[in-house]
Amino acid sequence: MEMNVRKKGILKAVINEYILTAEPIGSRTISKKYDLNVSSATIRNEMADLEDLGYLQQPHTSAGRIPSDKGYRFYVDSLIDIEKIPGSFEEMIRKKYLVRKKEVQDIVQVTSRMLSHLTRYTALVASPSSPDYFFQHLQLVPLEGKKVAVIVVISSGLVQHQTVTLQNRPAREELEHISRLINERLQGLPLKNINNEIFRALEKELRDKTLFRELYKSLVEFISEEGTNQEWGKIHLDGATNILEQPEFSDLEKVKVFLKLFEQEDMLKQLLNQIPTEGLKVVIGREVPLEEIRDCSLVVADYSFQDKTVGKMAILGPTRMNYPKVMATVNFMAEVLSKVLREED
Amino acid sequence: MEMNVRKKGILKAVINEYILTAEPIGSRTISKKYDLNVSSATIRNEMADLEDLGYLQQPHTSAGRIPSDKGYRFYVDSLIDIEKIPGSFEEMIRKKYLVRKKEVQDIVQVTSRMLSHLTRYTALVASPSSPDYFFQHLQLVPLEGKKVAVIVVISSGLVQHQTVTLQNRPAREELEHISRLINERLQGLPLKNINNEIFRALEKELRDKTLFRELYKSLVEFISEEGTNQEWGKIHLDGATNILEQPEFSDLEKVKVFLKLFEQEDMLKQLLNQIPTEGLKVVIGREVPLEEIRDCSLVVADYSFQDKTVGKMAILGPTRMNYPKVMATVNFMAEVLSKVLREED
DNA sequence: GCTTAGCACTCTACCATAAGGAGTGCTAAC
DNA sequence: GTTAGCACTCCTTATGGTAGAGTGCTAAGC
Repeated sequence: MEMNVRKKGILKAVINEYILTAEPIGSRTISKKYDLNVSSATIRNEMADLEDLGYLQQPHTSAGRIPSDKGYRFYVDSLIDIEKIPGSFEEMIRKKYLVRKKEVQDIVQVTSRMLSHLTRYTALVASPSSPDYFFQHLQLVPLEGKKVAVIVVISSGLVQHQTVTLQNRPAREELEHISRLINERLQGLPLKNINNEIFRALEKELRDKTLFRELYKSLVEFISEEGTNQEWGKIHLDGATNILEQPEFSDLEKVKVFLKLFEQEDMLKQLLNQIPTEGLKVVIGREVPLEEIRDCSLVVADYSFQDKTVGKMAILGPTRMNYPKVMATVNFMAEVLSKVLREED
Repeated sequence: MEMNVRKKGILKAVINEYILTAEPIGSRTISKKYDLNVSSATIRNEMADLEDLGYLQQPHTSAGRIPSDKGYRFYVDSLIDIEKIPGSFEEMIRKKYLVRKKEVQDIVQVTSRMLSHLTRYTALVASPSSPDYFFQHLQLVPLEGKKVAVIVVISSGLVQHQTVTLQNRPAREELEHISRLINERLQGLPLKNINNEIFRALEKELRDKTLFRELYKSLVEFISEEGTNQEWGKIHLDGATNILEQPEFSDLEKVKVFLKLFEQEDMLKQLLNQIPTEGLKVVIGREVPLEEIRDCSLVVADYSFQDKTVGKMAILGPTRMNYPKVMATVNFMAEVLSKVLREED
C-alpha cells in the first residue's frame, strides 16, 4: 500500500481542516466539506490506511483523526499551496520600518513585532551576528574620576559602548593618543580580521602601555568574534502571549514551560543556531532540537546584509500552525528585511 | 462596635494565614494555630463583626473568611511586623551588581531580576529619568555615504546614540567644527538647563547652519526633557511568569490580561508614574490606578542618585501577597541601589 | 455580660452513574 | 472497488447524592 492521489487529497483535507478547528477530523466532515466524490465509508478506509502509513493518528478509538508529525512533514514538503503575499503589502511593511530611526536594534524589533502581528504566533528575530562588519571609529570619553566611556562605531552605524573604571585618572592626551592610533590602524578593517596580533602590534607603539591594557579588555569584547558583549546575535521576541489564544495551550503547565523558556535568551539563541537554514526551513514537532517545545513547529528563514546571511527569523507555534500562511509571511519578511538592510547601507 | 486588641489579633491572624494558604480561613483554624485563648465560637463572633466592619469577606455562607482590600490596608498600615533583612544580604546583592559592567541599563536590569527572584513576584524597575544629569561629550562620527552617528555621553557614563541620514555627505571638518563648539559650550551643563535658546545661540556661531539644523533634531531628542528617545524612564520587567505560580492566576483569562499588559511598556510607565512615592508605598487592589490589575497590589519604592529621586521600583503581585517580606525587600533594594549609584558616581 | 459547647443548616467539592453523541470498523450488498 | 447499515467504543456532559468544612444561633456556664 502506498500513497496515491486520493490519499494525498484526503491527507491534505484533514490537515487543512485540523489547522482550522484544532479538533479531530472525522470522515463525514471530509466527505461533506470537500468534493472528493466518494462516500464517508471510503474516506474511512483511506484514513485507516493513512494511519497505518503513519501520517495520521487517532486520540482514541472513536475519535476522528489528527495529523502526526510525519503527516505535517509530508504536507509541508509535498501538499502545500504556497500562499501569495500581495505586492501591495511590501509598501505597507516598508512604512513601518520608516517610522523608527533606522538602527539595527530597532529594525529587528519592528520585524519581530510585525511577524507576530501578521501570523498571530510568537516571533523570534536574531539581530545580525558578527558578519563582515567594518571597524569605523573608536572614541574614548573621560568621565568623572577614573572612569572612561569606550565607544565603538561599526559600519552601518552600529554603536556599542561601555564604561570602564581605571586604576588611575587617565590623562586626556593619553586617551587621545590611544584612540587616534587605534582609529588610524583599524579604520575600515573587517572585524573578523582584528585579532590579538594587531592589538599586540599596537601596544608596542604606545607610550602608556598600562592604560592600553586596561582598555584592551573591553575593546576585545566589542570587536573580536569571541566577545561576550555583542549586541548582534541578540534575540528579539514578540507576541509571546499569542500562544495563549491557541487551544493547545489551555493547559497552564504548558504555558508555564513556554513562557519560562522565553525568559532565557541563551536558550532561544542556541535554538535558532541549531537550525541550519538555506532560505526557508520548517521544523516540525519532534524535529525541534529543544525538548520543552517538541509539540511545536518552527518556520525559520535567514536574512542577509550585503548579500551575506547575517541573521535569522522564526515563527514558533503549535505543530498545528497555519503553514501556508506562516511560510509565506516569514519568507516575505526575510526578503523585505534584506532589501531594507541593503538600501540602508 | 469598633476595633479592639482581640479583633486586631484575629484580623492579623486571618491575613497571615490567608497569605500562606490562599484558602478561606475558618474560625477553628485560627483558634488552633494561634494562641488567642478563646474558643472558635468567640472567634466566629469576632469574625462576623470584622465582616460587618468591612475588613473581612465571605466567598459564600459556609466558607471561611478572606481579607478585603480594606482589611489588607489596615494590616499594612497598623498590624504588620516589618521583616528584617539580615545585613549579610547587602554584600550578596552588591556582588551581583559587580558582575555586570556598570551601565545604568545593566544596573536596572540586575535590580529587576533580583527583586523578582527574592520575592517570587513580578518586578518593575524604571530606569533613572531625566534627573540632574550633566552633558559630558558629543561625538559625530561620519559613516558611509550621507550617514552620521550622533553619540552623546552624559554624566555617570550614560551613552546614547543615533544614526542620522543627511541631505548631503558632510565634510569631516564641518562635523568636527560643530562637535567641538557644542562640547565647548555644553560640557558640564545640567541637561535641564539646555534649552532651545542655547541651541539658537550656538547656531549663530556656526558656519554650516544647514548641517547643524539637520543634526539639531536628534540632539534635542537626546538632551531635552521632552525628548522621546530617552533611555531613561524605560521600564525593566522581570519574573512575569512568577505570577503563574500563584493560585489566583489559575484562570487563563486572567493570565492573558496580565501578560498582555506586560507587552505594553507605556502602560507600565504610566502606572508607575501615577503612584506618588515618598519612600515606600503600598497600593492595594482597588487603589491600583489600572483597571486590568485591580485584584493585585503594588509595593513601590523610589531610589535616588546624588540624593535626588530619579527612579522607581515596584513589585506587582496578588493582593494576597506577602507584604512583610515584599515591603522589606523592596525597601532594602531601593536603599542598596541608591548606595550603589552614589558610589558609582 | 462575655464566653463557649452543641447543633442545625448551608454550601461546595467530589464521585459515581447515566445519557447523548460523534466516529469508527466491519459486513454485506451493489 | 465502493457504499449503506449497524454494532460498538469512548468521550463529554449532565445529574444526583454524599462527605466535609464552616457558619450562625441558642442556651448554658462562669
